[in-house]
Amino acid sequence: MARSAPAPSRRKTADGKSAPERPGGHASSRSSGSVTLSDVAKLAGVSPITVSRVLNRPELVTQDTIDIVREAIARTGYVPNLLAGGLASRRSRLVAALVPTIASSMFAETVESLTDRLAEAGYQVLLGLSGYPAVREDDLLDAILGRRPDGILLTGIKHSPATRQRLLAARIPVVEIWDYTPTPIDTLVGFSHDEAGREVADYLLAKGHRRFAVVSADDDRAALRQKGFLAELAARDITDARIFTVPAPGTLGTGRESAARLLDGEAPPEAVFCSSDILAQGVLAEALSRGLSIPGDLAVMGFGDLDFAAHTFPALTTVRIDRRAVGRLAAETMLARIDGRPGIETVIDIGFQVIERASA
Amino acid sequence: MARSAPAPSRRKTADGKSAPERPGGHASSRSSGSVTLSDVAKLAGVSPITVSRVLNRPELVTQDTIDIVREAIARTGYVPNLLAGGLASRRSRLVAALVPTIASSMFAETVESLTDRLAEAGYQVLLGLSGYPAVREDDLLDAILGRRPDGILLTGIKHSPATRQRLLAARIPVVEIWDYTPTPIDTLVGFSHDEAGREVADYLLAKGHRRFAVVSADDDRAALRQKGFLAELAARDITDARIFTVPAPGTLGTGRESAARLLDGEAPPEAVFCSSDILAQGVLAEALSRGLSIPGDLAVMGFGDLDFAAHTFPALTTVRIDRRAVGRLAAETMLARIDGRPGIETVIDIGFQVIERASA
DNA sequence: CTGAAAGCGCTAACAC
DNA sequence: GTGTTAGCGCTTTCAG
Repeated sequence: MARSAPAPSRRKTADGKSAPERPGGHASSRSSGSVTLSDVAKLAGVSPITVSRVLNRPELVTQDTIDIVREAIARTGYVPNLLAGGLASRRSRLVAALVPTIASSMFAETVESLTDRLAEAGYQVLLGLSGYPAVREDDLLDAILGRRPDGILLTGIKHSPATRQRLLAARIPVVEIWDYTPTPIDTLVGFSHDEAGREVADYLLAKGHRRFAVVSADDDRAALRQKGFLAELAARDITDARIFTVPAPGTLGTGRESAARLLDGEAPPEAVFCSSDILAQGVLAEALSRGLSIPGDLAVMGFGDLDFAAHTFPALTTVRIDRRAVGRLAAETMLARIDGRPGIETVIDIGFQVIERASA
Repeated sequence: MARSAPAPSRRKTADGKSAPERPGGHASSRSSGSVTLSDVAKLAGVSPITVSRVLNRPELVTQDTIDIVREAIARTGYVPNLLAGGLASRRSRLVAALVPTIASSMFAETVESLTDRLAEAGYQVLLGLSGYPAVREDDLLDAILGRRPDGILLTGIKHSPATRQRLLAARIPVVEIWDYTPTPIDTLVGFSHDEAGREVADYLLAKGHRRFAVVSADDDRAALRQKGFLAELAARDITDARIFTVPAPGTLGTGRESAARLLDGEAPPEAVFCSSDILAQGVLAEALSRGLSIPGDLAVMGFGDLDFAAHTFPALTTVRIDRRAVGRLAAETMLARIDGRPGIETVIDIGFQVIERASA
């Protein structure tokens, strides 16, 4: 299938270019390594604490002192040791974020907007990738909690008892995202997947469809959407929807394969609900390759990635979620909670929209 | 264009569900908060250092002691404070990674595989998003260096003098990725964009094309590919390639717009070289909507996102880069350097491949 | 407005 | 094998 043209995969090995030698060797005044607060203080002729104040609470220091200290900082190239600062102050200025993956743009954009907003407020994000079966969540959590983050963001609302317990013990703000429950561990920014599934069903039913299929990735939230979808169909006495479950995260390939089996089967569906836009994309690719017209011959419903769908397959209808808004709101909520405030609202339902475009 | 169906965007405000109260209140023996090494030591009836050894160097401790200490750790729910550990040992077990964005899967997959590999080795990744104009790189770097990472990964080889200087002063391993130079700051895992551009030109020329266009995002590496591409064309006396530059990161929308202008212009090109697969996708969307056959009427060359292209537009030819391999090799190189080893090779050129699929 | 003393929680050395 | 003694570099009191 794929032929590879002139592949210049040569492996250039450089000469043993000297690596920056690790210890000593430099004309630095200190024994071990980097410049410390005391070094700066000495150079500025003040006490260490004054330097600390210039950095963290300049309003407590005279402008003159500030200038002198800033000068000394610049001359020495001092970079405050946040490990030491965090240890002493019990505030790490670190927020941990646990997501299944960033390889799909689903969470990547949320993480990115979260990171941006938190950076503005002087926080950094420690990223934890739990993987889709989320088996690593417990181990990961320990590694992360060890950094003493000031807050932690989790994807979803299903966590092991161990996770819950450790979270509570850590006594830090927790923001759960991408799902909905009236009783989060602490705070939540998300929406109801069950309801999203129901609305998709309503929408497709209103279009007059009666033969359905679901192509769904094997993850908790996708399962919820599927559940809502099927429940709503059942309420209309439709119980023969075909269901394809593929490993999470869904890919173009698995979406396409599912579609192939679907379309080869007897009584192919009029409408397919996919648990992600990537899967929907795969279904569309297969449908188009068979010359089917969309949505005339087959209605395809995606979930989540609007921009993408909008340009490549205008006929794709999708459920819109503002992924960056999730990150932004999660950041605001987190900052509020770190600040000791109740956290905007305890539960923020960001909602979703069924977006339909002019058919192709 | 986009109509929104029943949008249940209601904002559920929960009651002021009690947040985990911050200080005190618990029956814990300690004054401030979490369990410390000493707490565990007391409970186990050993000295603190023994607990430390059980955790970090169990081979120095008797099995009996290990069991007792492990038991105490479990009972107390002790989570080692890595801030304190890092401060004392001067090893943070943190590796920083600076990338422009993770919203495009370009770097997301690289970051993900890097994170996975480093996690196995007991390191965590501190993610820094520099943004595309990379204006934030300097500020970000200070925030990151303050965490005293054991190593740092940078995207690209173009860095400000300030960045270079701070990096050298930090005296930690540096791995530059996604570009090529025989003289990296310390170590490099990437490939030559200039050469990639040249090969694309060769490939398209070999196909018999003579009228070219470039749709390129406004970033350093894309510019290098463009440069290589144009240089190779010039060597064959083709100097009339049309050039469209769009803001980085490229999107489907900007790709599509560029294509529209391209195809509306006089003497539309036979072949377009896009600086990313997303842009190529946009170009293809526009071309298809005009009923053009691909690659018959228009050859489209993408860059980087193979899986994606493979399924949605079989006719798209692309330059393949194994993004996960970049992350994996960067991780290995990083670990080697942290370990004091020379770092596999100083320069690893992972190469690239021009991948052609059966035309649609 | 600035400083001195004490300690955050852990580990590097050196004893025993 | 295990313990003791000192810090790591910063910030928190509390004085002045």
